[in-house]
Amino acid sequence: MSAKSFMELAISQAKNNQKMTEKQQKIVEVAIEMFAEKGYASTSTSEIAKAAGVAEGTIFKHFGSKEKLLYSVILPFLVESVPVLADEFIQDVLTKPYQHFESFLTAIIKNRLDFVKRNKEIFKILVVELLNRDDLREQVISFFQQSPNQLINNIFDTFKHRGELIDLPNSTLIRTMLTQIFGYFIFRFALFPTLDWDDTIEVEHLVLVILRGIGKKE
Amino acid sequence: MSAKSFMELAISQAKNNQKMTEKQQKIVEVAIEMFAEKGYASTSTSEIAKAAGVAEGTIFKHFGSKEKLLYSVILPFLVESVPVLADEFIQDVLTKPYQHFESFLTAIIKNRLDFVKRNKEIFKILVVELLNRDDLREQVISFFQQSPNQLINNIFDTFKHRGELIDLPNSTLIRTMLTQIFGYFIFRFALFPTLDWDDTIEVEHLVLVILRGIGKKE
Amino acid sequence: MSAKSFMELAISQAKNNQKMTEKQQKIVEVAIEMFAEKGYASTSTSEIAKAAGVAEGTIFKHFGSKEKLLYSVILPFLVESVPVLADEFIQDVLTKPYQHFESFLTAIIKNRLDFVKRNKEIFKILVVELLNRDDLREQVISFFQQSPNQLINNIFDTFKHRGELIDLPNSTLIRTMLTQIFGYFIFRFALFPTLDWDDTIEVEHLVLVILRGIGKKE
Amino acid sequence: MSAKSFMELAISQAKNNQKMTEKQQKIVEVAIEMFAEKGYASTSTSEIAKAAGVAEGTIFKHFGSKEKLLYSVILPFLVESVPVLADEFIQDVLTKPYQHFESFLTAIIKNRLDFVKRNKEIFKILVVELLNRDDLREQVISFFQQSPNQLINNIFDTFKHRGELIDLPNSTLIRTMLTQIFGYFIFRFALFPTLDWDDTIEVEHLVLVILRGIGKKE
DNA sequence: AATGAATGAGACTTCATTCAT
DNA sequence: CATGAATGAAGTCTCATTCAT
Repeated sequence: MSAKSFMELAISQAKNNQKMTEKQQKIVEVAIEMFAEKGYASTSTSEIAKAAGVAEGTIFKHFGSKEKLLYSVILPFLVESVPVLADEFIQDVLTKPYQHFESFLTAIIKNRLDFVKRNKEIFKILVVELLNRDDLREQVISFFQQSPNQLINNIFDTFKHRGELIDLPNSTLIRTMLTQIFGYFIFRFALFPTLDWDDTIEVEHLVLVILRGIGKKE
Repeated sequence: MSAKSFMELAISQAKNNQKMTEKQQKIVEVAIEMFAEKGYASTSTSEIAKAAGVAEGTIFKHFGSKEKLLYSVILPFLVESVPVLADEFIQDVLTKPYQHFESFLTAIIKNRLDFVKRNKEIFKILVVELLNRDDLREQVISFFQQSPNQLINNIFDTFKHRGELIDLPNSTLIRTMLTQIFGYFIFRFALFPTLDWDDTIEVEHLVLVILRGIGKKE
Repeated sequence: MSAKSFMELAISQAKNNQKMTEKQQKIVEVAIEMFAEKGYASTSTSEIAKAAGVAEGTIFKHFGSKEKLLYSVILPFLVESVPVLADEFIQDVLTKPYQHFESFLTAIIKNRLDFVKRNKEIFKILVVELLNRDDLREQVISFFQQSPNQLINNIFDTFKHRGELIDLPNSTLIRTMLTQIFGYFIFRFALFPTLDWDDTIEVEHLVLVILRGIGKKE
Repeated sequence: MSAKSFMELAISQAKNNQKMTEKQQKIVEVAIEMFAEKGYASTSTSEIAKAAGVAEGTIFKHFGSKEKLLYSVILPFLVESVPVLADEFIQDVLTKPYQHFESFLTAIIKNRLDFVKRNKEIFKILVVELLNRDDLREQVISFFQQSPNQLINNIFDTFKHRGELIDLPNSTLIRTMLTQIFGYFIFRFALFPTLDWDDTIEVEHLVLVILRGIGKKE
């Protein structure tokens, strides 16, 4: 498992995705719920089977192993967590000169906040597994470092030219941004999902904080 | 386990702490290492026994159960993670009028950064267990909300009087602070401990970010 | 299964034999290969299905059960392993007085060597199953003791009359012969098929050895 | 398993052998019985546990895996099946000029016949596993080719010098001998152990047969 | 205090087989 | 004729825990 790259797995998953039986979908659904609640390691396949109303063998017929079931849950989320950057909106930013970095940042954060909010459980599962699996962690790091390179670099270069970002390597800028955003997400969605949070305020905070960190005062 | 409050457990642990034999200490040491690396649920007591060079039974003689061993690891960390607020330094802040909130914040962050740095592994274990155990999460929340109430409230009130903090309930202020700090710690120490981080810069960033969020512009 | 006699099964198999579709033949082919390589018990029907390029259900549609598939492999071999004695050649021996037992023996051994050589895999499967299945073993014993009785008895009586065989019960003579021949076959084909063997020499040896054992010095 | 050489495994087994609990011995005992009766692959560890009167876990505590239990059964047999050649008897043959190859052969065959007779079950298990496991087969071949080289070569050279053996490479002579002996053993002990066999006659036959094959007529 | 043999529940997984399509 | 989703019993193995020594 650890040897294969993400995308290979994600692609082979994708193929199955289309053919997913009703039962298969139910299994994934239940797995997400239970993995999120008690953790992958503490959830047994027999529990999942029971809760999904299928025979235990069915899980293995379709997913091969418990671990592959985990990846069937995690990978689509991971893949979907990035490509959105290719959105029309982002293309806008690059072409319309009056768009400020702040708007861009706000949009990104709102968008990703919404995404994670809709996938709270998987996000939590991912965080725990990132903590426990060296190989997954490394693959995710290199995945995020490589995949959107071209596009993201363009965007950051653009804003640097416009004098809205301080002059540090893009990689540094990005890491600072991600630290803030994901640190916040983890705290909010994974650790303390039951506390009340006011999205408007939270987004505003995050934006300010990041702007202050890597933005240039005009 | 979930029924007992933290402090009861912590106290009963403390008693044992003093009597810890060499083997006991080795067990705790090894447990920290392995829990941090693969997670509590995926670490077996037999592995721990082997790595610690003791018989399987020895672990249970001393700690009673695997779960109690976990708490023997977590609780001292949790307890130690707060009381430092009673430091002489903090007393200083309250009495010396020229101390700014910024210095206070910087000091706190440096101090806690140092503490977590020295206890990376336990911190990681705690985070995972917080994610997986509802009861632990709730107890920690109420533990942090109650325990230092008196002292912390005084501090925040003081700075509010001095006009350095915006006029929001202390609980809100504290949560904003903690979100930033812990979100950052988790990202840095638990998720991506192998990346390079520059402490001076990071602390500065954190301070700015928080000041901007809850500080008052003079 | 164990209750039915060989011949009943063999006959019912024979019927199917003629109707065998392409897929059925592929299944049998693959089954022979895999049973021979890893043993019947360690080969799963799903492996066979995959290797044969058919659906799992197809195997059961045609053969009913895994065990019946095994017998579909073994029985034709067993049946074919004897009747050859009804050959024209053997008829010759009985009628032509100048034929010596040595020629007869050489012919038989060459013939069976050739047969087993062409069916190495099935022979190996049969040996293993004889080792593991009491009922099969007993049925084979009685099958070989009964089936060609008439014919074989005639042959041995003939050679006894000609003074070429020592005066022991036919059953003893036959067993001595079979022990040598099959003992050799098992060693050569089942156990160490990768070693090099020189057929001419090996046959000569076997003949000498058996002649010495049950032949009469003129 | 397949990577490690025999002797390494045999030695590590030997260590355990000395410390064998009563329960461990019972497990091995029962395993031999059941493996011999139904085959390794068709015997479940739960059956063994039940028949041995132990918990299933106990088997794995002591033997690690079902396969290692198999090797705990097979290896001592394999090792013991050779070294006997270092016997006083054999030393005798080499030093006493009046000892004929025939006596030597008779002694060897009697000795090994006795050995296999006393270990019928394990012999049968070994034969089946040799048939099903490529790696075991290869290791056994090289084990028998290497281990007693020195001694055996001396013996055969001695008899060649005395003019009692035909002038072929020792390896050829040995293989011819082994084929006869083991071919016979397999037929007798593994395949048809219920038939009646007269040891005196059988040994005599085997000796004659082999003498005829590789002995020199004076 | 420490051991390690023993346990049995339960984990993940495989298997032969069935059946609706 | 052929498929492949679904099954649930059974298989191997792991685990936390106990207890006699």
